[in-house]
Amino acid sequence: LFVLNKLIEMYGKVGSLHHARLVFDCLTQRDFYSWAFMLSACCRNDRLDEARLVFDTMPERSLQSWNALLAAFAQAGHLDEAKLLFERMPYRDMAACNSMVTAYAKSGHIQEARKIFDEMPMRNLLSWTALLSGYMQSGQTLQGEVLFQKMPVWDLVCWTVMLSACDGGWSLREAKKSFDAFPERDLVAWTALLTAYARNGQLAEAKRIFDEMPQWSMVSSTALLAACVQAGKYDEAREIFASMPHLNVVTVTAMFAVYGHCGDLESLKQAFEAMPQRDLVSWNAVLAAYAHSGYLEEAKHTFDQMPEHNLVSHNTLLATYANHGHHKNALIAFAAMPCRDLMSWNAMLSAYAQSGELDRAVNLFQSMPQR
RNA sequence: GGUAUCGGAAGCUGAAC
Repeated sequence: LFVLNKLIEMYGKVGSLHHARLVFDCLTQRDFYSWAFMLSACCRNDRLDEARLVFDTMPERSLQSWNALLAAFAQAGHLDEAKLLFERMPYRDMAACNSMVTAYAKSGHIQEARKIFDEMPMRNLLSWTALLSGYMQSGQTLQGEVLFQKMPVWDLVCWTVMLSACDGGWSLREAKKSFDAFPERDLVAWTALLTAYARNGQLAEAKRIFDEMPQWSMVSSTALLAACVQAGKYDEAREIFASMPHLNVVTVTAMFAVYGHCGDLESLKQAFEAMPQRDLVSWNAVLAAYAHSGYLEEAKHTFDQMPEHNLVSHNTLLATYANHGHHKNALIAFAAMPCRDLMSWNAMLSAYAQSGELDRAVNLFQSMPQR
């Protein structure tokens, strides 16, 4: 049983949940560790529904079982479920609180995250970093900076958090210096540095970082590809794409922008059809690709085909009509939105402006919640 | 049963004026 449990653990760790499940189902007897490793396997592979099922079926649960499920909810941004679980926990240790900080931070509820953080009896570096990440990712970089200064110690991870949110505030030169000062630098940090240069318009530097990295992964290659895309080097992007041995959703999605900008509808369609899995971001990217190449009907068709929409989907469609001066369609899209941000309002304004409907533009402007 | 549980990296919308 010990060996079989280890097998479940191993399969879970390498990402073949299916095999873990197979072994688990074959067991005639299961002990605490069989269940624990199975739960962990589901959590690691983002199978939350399955994890929940395992958790509910387990004959006994330790604090770590609670924490594992809680962490999975937190990382996926399922705030409500995380909250519920947290409240029902028999004990809450530091790891549980850290996960809760993450859960709030990931869903943009920084105040709540801060509250948990402040009320913790003890904190470790992970608590600080979780909150820091919340500030930085939600764009409250000043607050983040303050927190960063207050931290008792810094490590590579919190440095990466700062770097990946920096757009100019943190000087890249300084960042690189401290990067070089770290004795051990992992792939995550290398990739973050690459992306930071790319965001800053320094493609050459980004490439140099890529060459300097001790090893590559699909993520780092995709980061390089994205760097080329954002610099408008579409041919180079194609080359990198062609040379990649394996692809995933993110990589293919990054290429949609290339096809869109080149007006290469054939490749776009083909790549999209061939995708084994699609998520909301990839749907949005196709939509945007059609929009950029001026295929309004295709864009609308894509929008209607999508299994779900978010703010980005709506904004993309709206901007498509706006940029082509179709203020009537734009208004329909605008009215259909469940929620709007500043970008949506601006797009609608520009739709009116482009079609010379100044009265309507002024009216709209005056009804804006915030200008 | 000695890392079973907590923090960080890649892809989608505001082109230019």
